[in-house]
Formats: sequence, C-alpha cells, structure tokens
Amino acid sequence: MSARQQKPASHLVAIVEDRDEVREHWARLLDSFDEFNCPCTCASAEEALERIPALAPEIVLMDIFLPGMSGIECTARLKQMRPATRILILTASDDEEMVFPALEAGADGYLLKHSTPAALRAALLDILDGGVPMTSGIARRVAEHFRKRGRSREEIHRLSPREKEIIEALSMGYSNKEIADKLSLSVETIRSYLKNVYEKMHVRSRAEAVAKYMGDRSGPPD
Amino acid sequence: MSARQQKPASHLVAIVEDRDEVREHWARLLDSFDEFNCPCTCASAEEALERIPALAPEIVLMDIFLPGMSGIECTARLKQMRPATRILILTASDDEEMVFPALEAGADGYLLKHSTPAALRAALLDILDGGVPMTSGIARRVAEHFRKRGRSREEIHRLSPREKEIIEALSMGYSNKEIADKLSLSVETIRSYLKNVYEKMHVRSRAEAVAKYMGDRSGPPD
DNA sequence: GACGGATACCCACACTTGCGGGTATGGACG
DNA sequence: CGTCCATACCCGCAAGTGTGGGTATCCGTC
Repeated sequence: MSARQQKPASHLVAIVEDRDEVREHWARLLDSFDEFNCPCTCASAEEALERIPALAPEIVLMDIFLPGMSGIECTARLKQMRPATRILILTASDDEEMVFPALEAGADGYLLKHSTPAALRAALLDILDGGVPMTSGIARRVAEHFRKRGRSREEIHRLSPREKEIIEALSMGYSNKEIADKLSLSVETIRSYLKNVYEKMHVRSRAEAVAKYMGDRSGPPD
Repeated sequence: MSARQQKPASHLVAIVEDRDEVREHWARLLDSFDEFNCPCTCASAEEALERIPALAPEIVLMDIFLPGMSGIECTARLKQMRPATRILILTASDDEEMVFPALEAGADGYLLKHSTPAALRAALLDILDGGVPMTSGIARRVAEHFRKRGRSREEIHRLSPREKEIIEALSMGYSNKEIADKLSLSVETIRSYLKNVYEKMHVRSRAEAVAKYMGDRSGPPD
C-alpha cells in the first residue's frame, strides 16, 4: 500500500554523539532499517536538550562521553522532561563502569558501539517491545550487583523471624520507638533484639547494620 | 569427524522440576539440541543437592516453586558448593516477584516456561558465553530497580562535594568520629555538615539517611 | 560591595543508642 | 527432664546523636 521509500510508519530515532563520522554512520544505519528513521542528530547534550523534546522521538541513541554535559546527565534530563522517550546508551567498550549511573538516570538499554547492525536493530525492536537490551557483559555486571547484595544478606538468614522484622524496619529508617509502636512491643524489647541483631551481623551501630543490609559498597571499619 | 548421534562435545545440563511431564518435556528438548544433553533430572531441590554436585553439570535448569525447599534456596546452595555451576531459572510467568531473590541467590538467567525452544537454546548459549539471559519483562523490572535508586539520589545532587563525602562515609557505617578522622576534620564540623545533609535529604537520623541513599524500599515516616 | 554558598569550627541540652547486666515464659529437640 | 532458642521485658550508665544556636574565612555573582 504505502511506498517503501517513504517509510510512512517508521519510528523516529534521534542521535546524540559528538564525533561527526560516528554520528553520520549511525544516522545512515538507522535510515537503512525499514522500521526506523533518523530526522535529528545532535553533537552535544546541550543541543539535544534543546531540539529533542520538541521532536519527541520514540528512541534516542546516546553516547556517554560528550564534551560538555555527559550523556548520563542528558539522559536524566530528557527522561525528566518526557519519560516516554526511550534512551539507548550506545558507547565504547571501556566505560562499562557507567552502567549503573546510566540505569539510575533511566536508560532503557546499554549497547556497545561495535555491535553489529543486526544487534542494533534487534535492540531497538526490543526497546519498542518494552525490553531493556544489554550486552552479555553488561548483564553480567548487573547480575553481579545482585549477587553481592545476596552475599551481604547471608548473615541475615541466621536471624530469627522477629529479628528480621527489626532489621527490615531499621533499613526503612525507623527509630527504636517507631519500631516498637509498629510491632506493638516495648522499646526495651527492641533494644534487646537489636543487641542480638548487631552481634549476629557483626556491626556496632544501626547505620552500619542498614549499610550492610542494603549493602553494596566495600566495607566499614569492622 | 565425530559422530553426530553421540554428541561427543555437548554440554551437560541438569533439570530441577517437580512436575513429571514438564521435566520430561525439557529433557527431551535439551537432548534435541546438538550442543546440549541432559543426563540428570531431579524432581526436588533435595534430590538436586544430592545428585548434582557429583555430576558437575555446566548448567542447571531450575524451577522456583518446588514442594519442599524452594528453587531459590536450592540455587544458593548449589552455587555455594560449586560456583562454576551456571543456573538458569525457568519458571512460570506469575512469579516475576522472585527475580531479585533469584539473582541474589546467584542465578545466571531468568526465563519463562513458555519460552520457545529457540529462545531456550539461545539463552543456554548466552550463559555459556558469560551472559545473563532475561526476558524483556524481567529486564524491565531490573532496570526499574535502578531507576528507583536514581530517583532517591536526586536530592543528593543538591549536596555540596563535601556533603557528598559525608553521606558516602555515613553509608559505609562510619561514626562521626571516624568520618572526622578520615577527612581530617573536627567532629564538630561533621555534626555541622550532617545538619545540612539531613535538611537537604529531608531525614532526621543517620539510619534514615543511609536508607534513603542506598535506597530502594517504600518509605520511612517522613 | 553586598549576598549567598561552601567550608570549617564551637557550645549546650535533650534525647537516643550501645552495652553491660538481668528476669520470665513457652516451644522444640534430644 | 533438661537445655537451647525465640520471644518479651526491665534497669543503668556512658557514649553518641539531633537540634538550635553561634563565629569565621573564602569565593563567585550580581
């Protein structure tokens, strides 16, 4: 029915990338996909924040290392202005350390620049489908994050059910009095339980207990 | 060179699943893949813990809902005994809430039971490649987790560099005195900074600040 | 040059917390 | 039947913490 060369129902994808050749390369690649077209390429985060909101593309390809504002910060601001905008981080292999900040900023996927055109297309389609495409290396880092949390919670398995309730309340910032009210117990009882909890968790303060319970991050004095 | 029907270099995959038909279905499916074969199927976590360590398969397909011990607990124990064992959670669609506990237990992937044979095979190959295969719905939940953390850290952007150092130290469980020593400042100075930090973060105690900073979980009194 | 913000320090007071001791009951396991 | 553990409570003391006041310098902006 519709002419293929007009791409009538294709999805708008914007690009934010400072290097001219790379930017043009991606734009050509996107236009070569039937499902997508690229009406907007930006050379900086600042340019992106000016032009992209008005255009309201479905997806933005975002580089992380940009001259002024970083791609992470740009991602956070675009998401704040228009949360429906899906942002696919597409960056060099070295900066896998930026994965967590990128996800925290609201990124919807994280690919490496040297991905194949087919992988890029698959990732874009995955995003349209509500997925969060990641390379296997990125996914492994994400999984590692949870394993770390799991390990730090091993000691918690040794806590009694009541003690678990206590540490759970602690980690929501409640004071002893608030915990006592919540569980309908005496403050003295909470203090008594806390002594056991601290001993079993090998900590000396509630802040340390919370840190360990919620825990990533290397380690307190201990 | 080698005969195809012997599958000489195929990878060992064990199965833990209580329902007989499902278990047999997976076993047949696995054996139909050239790269994999299934010499061990277990009907319970307890059976798995007895038989799987001796066999040392490369991958274990694990159901979550098992009669006695859960698949999560079984995953944690298998991983503890032999961390090299890769465990792919393969379970029903309803229990997506188990994603985080599963990842914390050390799961290497999370698929839904109704995945296609091709998707299962792709996931197994991804695991051998070091990846952590997830369905798009699972990946979305994982991404949501980080976004939540990001949002809770927005208030932190308003902290001055020194104040960020303080909250960073707080979240490692340090006391005011320890922070003062670390930063070579007076304890009074730390207390002074903490007042500002608490105000900017809208909290009233260090435990609450740590909880918010490390933050998932709904919310304290506030 | 005034103003705000960041940095750095000090004091006093009330309250909370950590830590040392207790007591008591009930259920589980051998 | 005794021992262990979880549950639940109490007291006191020292130390740490939260709060409300201060003071001072420096630095950038308007």
